[in-house]
Amino acid sequence: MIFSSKAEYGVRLMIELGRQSPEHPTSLKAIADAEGLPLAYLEQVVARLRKAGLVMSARGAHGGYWLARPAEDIAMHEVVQALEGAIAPMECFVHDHTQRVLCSHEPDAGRGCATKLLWTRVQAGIVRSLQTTTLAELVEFSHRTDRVPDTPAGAQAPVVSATAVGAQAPAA
Amino acid sequence: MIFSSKAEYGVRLMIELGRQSPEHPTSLKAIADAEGLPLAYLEQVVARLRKAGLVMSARGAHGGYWLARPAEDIAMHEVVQALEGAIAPMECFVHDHTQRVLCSHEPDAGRGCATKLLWTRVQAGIVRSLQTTTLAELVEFSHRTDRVPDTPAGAQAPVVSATAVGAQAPAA
DNA sequence: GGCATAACCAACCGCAGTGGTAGGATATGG
DNA sequence: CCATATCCTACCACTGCGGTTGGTTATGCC
Repeated sequence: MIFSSKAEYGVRLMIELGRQSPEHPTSLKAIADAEGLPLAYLEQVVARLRKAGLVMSARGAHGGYWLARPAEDIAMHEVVQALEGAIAPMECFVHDHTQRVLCSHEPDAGRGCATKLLWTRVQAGIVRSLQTTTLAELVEFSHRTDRVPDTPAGAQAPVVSATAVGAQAPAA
Repeated sequence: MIFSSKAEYGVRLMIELGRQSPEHPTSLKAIADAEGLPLAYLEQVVARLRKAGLVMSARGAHGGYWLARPAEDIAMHEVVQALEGAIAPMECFVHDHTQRVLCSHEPDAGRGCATKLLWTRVQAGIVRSLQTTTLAELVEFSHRTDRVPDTPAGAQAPVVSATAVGAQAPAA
């Protein structure tokens, strides 16, 4: 598995916050009940999102969390990176401060390892897919799926499903 | 980290086999010495490649391993899948026999989880990058890097590096 | 003020997988 | 017969993951 459940829970949490209006904060307990997730564990997850500046919080009674920015301006790359750390396909991939991706073994500049070429392509594929998906898309998708329980299979999901789910599941 | 060292070692092993002519088999010990990897662990790695039909073997003295097919016909997706198992971004992704990708939780067909949309895109990005890279490309890349130790930085790596390394490191 | 609510924080813990080792059995060429 | 080398099974230390426990602090409401 590529991502841990921290990413799964955190993304669901962000979607849940995106479904709420940012006027009144949403408590973690409400999200935990809605998604069936352990509250104490969600605290650790949301702490990462808060430290990354993706959500804001208010303490005390009627406190809770809300999105720091509109969902349209949040790329899922930021969310996943906050939850999982740097997206690196392999141990030897380290990021320096210039955002370049290096390979730590074979420190001599002569013979660079050829695997780097492969892992770099994989990483680029992941990052591209995460950067071109916004939180707003997922929120809209969740609205659509819980609004239409029976699937007309033709009139529904015109843009999102055609480029995403359809790419992997040709005949759903 | 997305892939374990099994993938790293296995890919290096495949590249090493691609550099040799398939006439005489290459022993694991020679590969272990060339790459600085533990021999006993390489045995477990190569066993997966053999069971996947990617390499063939001969026992006894002067035995060893060679590619079952020319490197041009081996997509890295097969190699990585043999080494790491099914490429799934998240625990809940299970493949049935029709190659479709499903989500195991929320078994009621009504409210499908919106995270599925994201993970499906990520998986598609990974699979695409792995399927469009052949072993022959990596072998050629390794030939180029150990032949040209000093990098002219402009005349070199015209096609491969432009689409792969250049996508992640804009100003290398 | 007091109490319920709810964010925040820091340990702790069982479990599974990773990375590797140990020791052998089997096959083959010289 | 022996060196080489594949093949196979079991074992093991360590790490990270998923989750729990038990608090402390801050805030709204009666």
